Amino acid sequence: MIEKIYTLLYKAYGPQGWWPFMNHEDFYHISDYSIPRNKGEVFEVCLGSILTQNTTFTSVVKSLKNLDALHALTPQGIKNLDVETFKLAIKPSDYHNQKAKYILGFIDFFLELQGAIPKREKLLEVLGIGEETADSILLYGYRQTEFKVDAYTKRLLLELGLITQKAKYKDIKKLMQDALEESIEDKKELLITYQEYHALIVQHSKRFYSKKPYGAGCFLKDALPLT
DNA sequence: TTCCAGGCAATAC
DNA sequence: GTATTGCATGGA
Repeated sequence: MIEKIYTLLYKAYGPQGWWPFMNHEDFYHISDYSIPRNKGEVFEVCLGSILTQNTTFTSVVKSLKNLDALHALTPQGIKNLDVETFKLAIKPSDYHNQKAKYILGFIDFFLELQGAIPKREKLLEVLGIGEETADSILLYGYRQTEFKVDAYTKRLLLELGLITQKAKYKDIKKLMQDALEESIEDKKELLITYQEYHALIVQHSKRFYSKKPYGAGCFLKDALPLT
């Protein structure tokens, strides 16, 4: 069933090429799964993952462009900014006081890594990094096979009858990973599928699972035998 | 006007 | 462990 949903979404929307970088025209890698290409892109994924918490990505792009204009799209660049200037730059992404604190704390963690891949449990110790943000950073920033679950994922699976309202983050993540791991043996293909799957869910859900009643017009409901 | 945004942490039971 | 609330604001 999980595979079937993926096939249908991919057929409908095509490859998404996530992560969506700030400047899509220059950096958006449709069908190019070599991202991130450098430390700058890794950091941009981390930054975006925190900024997008409970916010639309278009507002995140505004914040990233503000930072870029301040030559502050790097850890040190942000640290060098006046804190109020930094808050103002990320204001379009909302919760700017909280997120400024989160990002400054994350930067210290990021610098200590010295390029190493962070452990998930260590990421979760950073203030402001919860399960979804950790998986977002690992999946898109460090190419680790960690499925990213979000509100859309739960909404969609709930509507399709594959989970109950009680399902927690780790339950949903396990459901997705178990199904995909079983059907996809190639490690790289599995990673790409995780990256594409989440992106496709977002693409689909922005249309059919943003407004109530959730799922109205969703073609997956007709294509799949409801359990 | 109301509802919602690709969550997380703190607090209260 | 689960439920609730504050964080902030623009856009549909």
